Amino acid sequence: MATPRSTSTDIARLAGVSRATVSYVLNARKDQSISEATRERVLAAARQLNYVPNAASRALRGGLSHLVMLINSGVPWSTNVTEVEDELTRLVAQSGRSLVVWRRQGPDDLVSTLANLEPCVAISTSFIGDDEKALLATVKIPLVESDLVAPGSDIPARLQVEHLVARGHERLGYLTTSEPTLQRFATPRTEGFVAACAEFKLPEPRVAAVPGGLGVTVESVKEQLRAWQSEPRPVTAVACFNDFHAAVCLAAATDLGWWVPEDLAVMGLDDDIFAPLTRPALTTVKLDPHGLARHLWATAQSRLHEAPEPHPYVMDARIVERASVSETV
Amino acid sequence: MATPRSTSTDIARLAGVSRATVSYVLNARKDQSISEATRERVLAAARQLNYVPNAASRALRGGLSHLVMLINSGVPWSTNVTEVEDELTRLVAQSGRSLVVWRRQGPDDLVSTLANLEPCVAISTSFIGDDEKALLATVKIPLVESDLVAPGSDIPARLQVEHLVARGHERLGYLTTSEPTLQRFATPRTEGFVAACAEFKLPEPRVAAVPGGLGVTVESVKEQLRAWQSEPRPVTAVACFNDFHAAVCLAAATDLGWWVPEDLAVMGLDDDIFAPLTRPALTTVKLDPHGLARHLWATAQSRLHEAPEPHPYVMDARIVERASVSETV
DNA sequence: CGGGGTTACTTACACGTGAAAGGTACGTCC
DNA sequence: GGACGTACCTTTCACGTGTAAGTAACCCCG
Repeated sequence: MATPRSTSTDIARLAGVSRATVSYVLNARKDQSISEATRERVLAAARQLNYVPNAASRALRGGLSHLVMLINSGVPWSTNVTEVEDELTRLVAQSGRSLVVWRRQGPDDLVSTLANLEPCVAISTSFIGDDEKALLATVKIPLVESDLVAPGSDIPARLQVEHLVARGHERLGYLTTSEPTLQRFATPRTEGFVAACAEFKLPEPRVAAVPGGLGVTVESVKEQLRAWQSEPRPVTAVACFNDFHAAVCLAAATDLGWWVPEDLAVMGLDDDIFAPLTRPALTTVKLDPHGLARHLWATAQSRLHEAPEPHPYVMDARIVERASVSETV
Repeated sequence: MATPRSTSTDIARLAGVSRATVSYVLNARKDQSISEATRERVLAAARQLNYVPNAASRALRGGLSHLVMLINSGVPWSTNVTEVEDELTRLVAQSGRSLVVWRRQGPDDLVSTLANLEPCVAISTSFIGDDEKALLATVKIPLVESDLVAPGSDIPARLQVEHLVARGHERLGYLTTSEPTLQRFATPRTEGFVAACAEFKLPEPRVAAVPGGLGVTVESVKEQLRAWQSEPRPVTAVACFNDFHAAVCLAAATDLGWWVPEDLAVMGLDDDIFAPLTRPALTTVKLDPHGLARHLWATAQSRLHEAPEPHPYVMDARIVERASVSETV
């Protein structure tokens, strides 16, 4: 505990060479010629001393840290988010860097975190305010924003329509969130849903936004379902912003004494961890978090001038059929 | 983009003072006397240049970074984990440091991540191998391990027994996981469950371990339930390692055509996000992630010699009654 | 008037690393 | 035999910060 970490100076002393030689050996520089004998001696000394280079001085010297920051606010309950994190962690590690994820609490924390962390690039899958973007710009840290908002982010919602139409539904409801930080994902999905309905020549769908992420209550959704039911031509299927909303919807329908999918079909989005466990099991849309992660990292690398800018991300999505939408109406 | 970050030298030049003066002003050192006029000038210059101190050089100079690393492997689906993360993020931020969470993939990645990150302390809520502990020791980074394994980690399981007994159940089943990395939590809970049954003079409970985290299948649990049912004196209530297992159990019972809680009571643990949404809604045990986070941070601070070692953590847990266990049998 | 203390700074060094520039011994070529 | 290249290593600097030590001006008091 009292003895400090060993440094390259210690290695140099032990191997009987200069510190520069140590640096050349450990970084395997091929424009420097080092005799095999000293190379071995240096490596042996490094092993013996359990040498791990000091990150701070390396970052100071090189101008850039080897850290990639993933900004992740809210949405603690989606499997997709952790899958993106895991895949990104793997990809970033391959470049010798490390991915760390930071769970943002307030907007103020970002300043001090950036000062403490000093990542070479920041990636965000969630909402980032303009002032925060400005902050990142002043400290010269490139920001990669999730392209979920790009062309293609309406695809999952369109798939929901497509599937419900194929199952014979015409009168559709769409249950989304009014949470401000989720509008980035919610808005294009809602628009895609409405547009797809129009393209299929369906009557205009009913759209309802219930308050935020975890704040959705079964009661409020029950009320909404009842309202839709009491219309002259009631909706026969409800598609949801995500699986959590769908689970609430399922619970609400059950509490109303309706049978799913007979009285009402329910469709989710995300193929979250609990989707196969609801009864009836949730028919949903699976996205491709790994593909997204790859695209985010490719974009980040292009910002680091290590790679060309990748093609725009095209969302990959597919239906996962379970039991909450019947085979045919 | 081309212009580099502004440094304290820039501020010194702009304010017409030496760099040392800048440092004294910005760090508000009270053992140095600085005239109000220059103080203002320096602060104005810093503001004007959007100065943010360089983390690398600060860490290099001070010997310690301002980063706290939370090692988080597996268990992507528990709300408790993210709640611990969020509370820790808040607490750590109050000390001027930043918490970053690292999702460990393989055991090898730890070396390079430590080299890149160089946290002043590491906190782990999950399983850490001995070799990894050794590694942390060689780089002199203190490790704080979650005390869930300490006295008190059997409490949630004992609470499950207590509650089921109060509801008139005698013949109990316990459904746990065989996932190796979760045994740290699983073993004390199972032992607590069995011990509590003995203390209540119940017949010895049936214990089954199904394969790990997300690998639990409804089929395997169905089989287990059927086996328990076919015994001469079938179990009337099943307590589970966590809410996910409980959700699987609920689905299995439903698929078998049994009514919950009439035919079989099911009890979870964690009060996870989907617990209120299952039908019947899940009766479960809520832990205290915020309390755990506070304890972890207090321990970490004591390792940083800023605070005395806290008292051992006593798990806080309470029953959350919903509908998967009936009022009385 | 001069010694001692205070105020308000500046100069100089250290942290650990990467790497350019410099140096030395040895062989080679004309 | 001296110019030149090459293999191998060392000396030296720079990165941006915190801070101990030094300094110059000023004031107070006997």
